[in-house]
Amino acid sequence: MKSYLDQLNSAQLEPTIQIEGPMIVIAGAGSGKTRVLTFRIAYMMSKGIDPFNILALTFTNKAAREMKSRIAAIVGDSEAKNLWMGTFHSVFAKILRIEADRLGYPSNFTIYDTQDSDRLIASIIKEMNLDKDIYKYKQIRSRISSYKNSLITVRAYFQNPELIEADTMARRPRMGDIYKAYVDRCFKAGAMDFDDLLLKTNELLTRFPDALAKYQNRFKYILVDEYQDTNHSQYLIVRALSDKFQNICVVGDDAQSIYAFRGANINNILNFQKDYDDVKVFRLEQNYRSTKNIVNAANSIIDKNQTKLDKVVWTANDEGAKIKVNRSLTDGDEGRYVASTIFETKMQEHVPNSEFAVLYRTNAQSRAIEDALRKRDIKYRIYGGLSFYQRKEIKDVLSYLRLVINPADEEALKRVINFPPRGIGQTTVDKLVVAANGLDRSIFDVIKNLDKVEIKINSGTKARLENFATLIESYQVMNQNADVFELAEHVTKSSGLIREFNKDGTPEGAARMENIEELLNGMKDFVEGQKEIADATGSLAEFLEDVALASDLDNDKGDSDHVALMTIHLAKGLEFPYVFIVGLEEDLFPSAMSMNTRSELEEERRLFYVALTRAEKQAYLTYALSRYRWGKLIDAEPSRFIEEIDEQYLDIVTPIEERRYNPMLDASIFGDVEPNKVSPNKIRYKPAKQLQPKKGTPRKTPENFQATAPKNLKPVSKSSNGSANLFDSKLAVGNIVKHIRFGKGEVLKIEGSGADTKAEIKFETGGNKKLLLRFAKLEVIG
DNA sequence: AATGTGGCCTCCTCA
DNA sequence: AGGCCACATT
Repeated sequence: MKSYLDQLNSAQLEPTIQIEGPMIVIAGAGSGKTRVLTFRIAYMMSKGIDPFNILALTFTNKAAREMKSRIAAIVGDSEAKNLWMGTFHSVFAKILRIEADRLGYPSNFTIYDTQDSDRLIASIIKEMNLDKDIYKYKQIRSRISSYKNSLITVRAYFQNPELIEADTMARRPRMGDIYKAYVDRCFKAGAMDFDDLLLKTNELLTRFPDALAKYQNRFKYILVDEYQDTNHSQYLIVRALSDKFQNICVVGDDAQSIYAFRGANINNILNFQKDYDDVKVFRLEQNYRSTKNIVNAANSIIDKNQTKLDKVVWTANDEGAKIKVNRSLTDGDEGRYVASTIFETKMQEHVPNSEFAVLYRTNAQSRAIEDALRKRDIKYRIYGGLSFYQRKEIKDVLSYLRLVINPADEEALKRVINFPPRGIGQTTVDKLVVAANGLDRSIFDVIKNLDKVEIKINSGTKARLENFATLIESYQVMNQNADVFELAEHVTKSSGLIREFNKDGTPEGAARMENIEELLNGMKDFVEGQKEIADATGSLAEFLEDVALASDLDNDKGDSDHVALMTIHLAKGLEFPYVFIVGLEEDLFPSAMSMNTRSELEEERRLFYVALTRAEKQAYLTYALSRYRWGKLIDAEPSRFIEEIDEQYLDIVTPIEERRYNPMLDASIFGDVEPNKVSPNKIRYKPAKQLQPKKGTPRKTPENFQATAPKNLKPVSKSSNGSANLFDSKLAVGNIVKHIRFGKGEVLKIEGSGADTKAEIKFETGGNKKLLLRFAKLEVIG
């Protein structure tokens, strides 16, 4: 029985066997906090605490699942099943369904995702005839989200002159009205957004003392993981629930607080000791994950932050290899560097793909990495980004199913009422929305009562609307007997979705069909899996809730060997032997939007700290000198974070990529110019997109390619000063230009026109070089 | 009301 | 570069 506790060091053991009272565990990266949490719960149960009385809030559902199975391995399956374990959102969604009627909600309420919220806000702005350039729906949504996370309800908003003043100053005086309309429409649709799940829980606990007492008594012991990332709303829930018994254990690392953008408040962890009496403080400072080099390098970064708790992470592990820093010319080269390094490491070390992760700041960066990995035939998986459940075709199927559970769901209805097209156009939908708003009813209600409603719709449309309602109702009937898979399969066929996606035979349509198939397979798994869980019903409602609250990570079955590609945010809590952190450039990482204040920059730095501490054996930092952003190649500078690392931990790699001759990017050279001493014969050429090989000639040198003019090529202007208009940028004699490889140069002469324009440019590094401008990435800098 | 096309905006991070 | 929306056409 005691054996599992022997696996802990003394610093880990102390918090593990401390059960009563408020306590905080400040756990450095890789210090074994998951182990402490799981063992602590197992220990509590071995001491006779009923698992029904334990609530453990984790950051992802995957983490909850893993912890649960580890606990089950110690205490047995049947006991572990009774634990309440999950994310804030999923745990409180369950409670809200039980208590929904107190708040005036149906227990089958829909959960709106960000996309649903965006669409609703956009349509409200349109209905209110507001300027969409001032009232940008994404900004509005994030305002509303931060109100909700600070527990500022619509009523509180209108009672707060400062908020109204702030929004008025931001040229958005109608902000409050939009907020009200949004909340009303969600309520009427029987829908809660992500923030509502927390806000409404707070409402439940404050408005209904008996509900508060019920859950306080139920959750006598509360554990919160990743406490540094809780927002105010979550903080209040934890406080309220733990108020009676004060058995609250929070675990976190202030150095890994990276969710300020969604309201996370680092002060929650910094001030924990002030919130409760006699708080016991534990520190886990020994890192078991990474080499000395990585741990020390990470420490040297986080040292630059002012706001932090006192803590020194150290490790007894080996010195390890230095962190490799690589410079590339472009994001494409960066990808190729990553791919070839993975390839070579696999060859030399005989390690599987799953030991590698590529981490980036923004999802858009995955493209270049993906392309390079695919060319090398290295299996990879992208986590996050446009997640599976957000894809159009998947959301279409799910929208039909959402209507089955909750026909009032406005966003689901608007999505599929005319998709596939069934003759119900925008005008009709607009009329329905107006009528529904006027009557304070749902749109579905209005459709069901067209005769009793004042609405101008012709008889043909009327019939089509009624058919749609009947279709949904037929699904509702079927749902009473069929399982999720059977129903969904029927829906995709009878709604015409499958026909719609199959009809044009395009690759996109085929890809959508594949996704739908994958969704159906997932449903089959769900139905099978649910049979084994005692209190699960396998119902459609349950499936939809899982889907709404599942992160991309949660869906990883870990059954294939692939390189992981994800944002750093998503990588929190994970570890990999080999980690690439790519795109270490100013304005990208740190993000251009997060450099205005010290606290924003410190959060970026924490993010970098999180990224680096994911690595066990080897970390790679890469940056590119120029990168495609918004379709344009722009210059980049190395991130300040690279300089912030103590040099003794770094190994600056010679950038061989830079010498590679790449016709995709370079100008074609003619005449006797030698590109950077590299003999073209030794270089493999690939035809660029816009280059067609001449008939009958081998693909060898740039001269052998005949160009077809790019589609977007603008005609050369015939101005007297000899300026040329190419690739949207004006080039004139006398200009100082910058070339990606040859550096700065002065334009001496321009001749020819259109696709045949040639320019003579004198570069600083060499003599005169004649360039065929069509393929040159030139930037005018003076 | 469906279909086709050009312009515009965006790509910060997540449950 | 790609997705979405507004506008034009049938």
